[in-house]
Amino acid sequence: MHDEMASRGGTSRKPYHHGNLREALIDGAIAIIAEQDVAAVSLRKVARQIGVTNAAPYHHFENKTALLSAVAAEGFRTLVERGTAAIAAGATPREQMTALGMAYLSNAIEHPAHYQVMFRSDLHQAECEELEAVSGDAFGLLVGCIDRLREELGAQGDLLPLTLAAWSMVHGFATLWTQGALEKKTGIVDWKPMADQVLRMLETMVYSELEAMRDGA
Amino acid sequence: MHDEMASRGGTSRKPYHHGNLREALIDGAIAIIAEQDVAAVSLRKVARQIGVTNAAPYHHFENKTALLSAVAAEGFRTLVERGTAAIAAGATPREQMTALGMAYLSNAIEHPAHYQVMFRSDLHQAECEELEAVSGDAFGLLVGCIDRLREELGAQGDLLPLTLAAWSMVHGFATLWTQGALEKKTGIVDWKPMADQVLRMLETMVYSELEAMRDGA
DNA sequence: TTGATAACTAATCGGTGTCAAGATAGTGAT
DNA sequence: ATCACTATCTTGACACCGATTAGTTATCAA
Repeated sequence: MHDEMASRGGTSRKPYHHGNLREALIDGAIAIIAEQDVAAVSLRKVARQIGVTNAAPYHHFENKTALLSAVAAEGFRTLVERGTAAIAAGATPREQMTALGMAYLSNAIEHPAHYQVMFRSDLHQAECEELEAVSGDAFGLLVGCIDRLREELGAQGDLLPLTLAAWSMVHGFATLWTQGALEKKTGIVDWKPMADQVLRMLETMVYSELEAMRDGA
Repeated sequence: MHDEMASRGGTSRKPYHHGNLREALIDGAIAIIAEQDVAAVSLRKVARQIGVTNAAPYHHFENKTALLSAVAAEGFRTLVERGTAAIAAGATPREQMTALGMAYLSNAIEHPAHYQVMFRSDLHQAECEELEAVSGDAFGLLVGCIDRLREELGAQGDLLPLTLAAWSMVHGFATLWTQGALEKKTGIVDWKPMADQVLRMLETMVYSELEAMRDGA
């Protein structure tokens, strides 16, 4: 972009312009979220760590919710990446759906605080187009999976209720786990075996529902 | 407890002691949550509305998370009430489970902000026994429902994965809806028909899983 | 070189959670 | 009835936060 050591020849001084503050703010916020919590994120703290003053972030984000919306969007972007890769690696529609579910759960549970930012709408800016677009892409992955299954089974009808049921199940498991509710209630420390079971039940649910949509009304 | 107009004979003056500040704080917080949001709750505001000063709440709650834990516990208490009533009204184990699910969703969607407080562990005090007890009671309702179904079908084995899958599905739907994600993604404004469909699929999932636990493996 | 504009600083406002020290009211023993 | 004791509430403060305003500095285009 531009030479960061342009001013005050010779010795290295902080340049007046950061050069890439917007992305630095997003990365800084993500770092704090990963190490601590969303609650630990303040615009002042992020700015301080980067080395700019309180008001600097406001030249790149309208307010705190705008920054967190960008953080959430970034989370959805990696979710879409991982989900797309998982689907690409699956041979059959069935394998693809289960792989997508596992990618969803892995992503959520490996980055629990970031995952919460993605779904805490009170942290988001109203009508953030970037966020809506990329979260829509993520939803599209699931819609695609279920539609391929429908095609495979020759079913027809409205897939929306089934899609929402599937999303609810996976999202609910991720939410309960990242909040510590499941661990506290069951004493289980390893989420993966339980997730395998849940995804297996999801499979049977989707199949029996689609089969019912093939045969009768 | 004691006469609230004891001091300064005749005209009504504010008594130095509130008399029931603890419950007033909880009610005040719940009121703000119902009308606005958890984010709108501050100890100072609640105290102000009641007519006491900033520091007064600290004689009844260790900190803000302690107050919100009490609010969350109150939410679980009414959930247990409604859930118990729903189960009592159901004739068969099947009806009971669906009624419990609908009670869960109704309670969540009618009081979305309060519902979030119940499950936002970052708002809770660590190791709040009251909260853990009453949320455990709520979980017990679901465990009981599924165990009655197991008995009806003569199945045997570990019910935990199935229980978690059921909870995940209902909780996920409630979470997605109260965050506005479903409404935004689908354009649906009335949650009830969709909830009926989801609960119907939950039924079939639970039944097919329990039947598998009766026959083989 | 010169504006114009984007990026940043300095200073400030109202609000928050939390704490320490002091004032007041109720309670129980004598 | 008096006295000490304790729970309750107030006053005043600290550090932090989101956000705004006005001013400063760098960059870039003409």
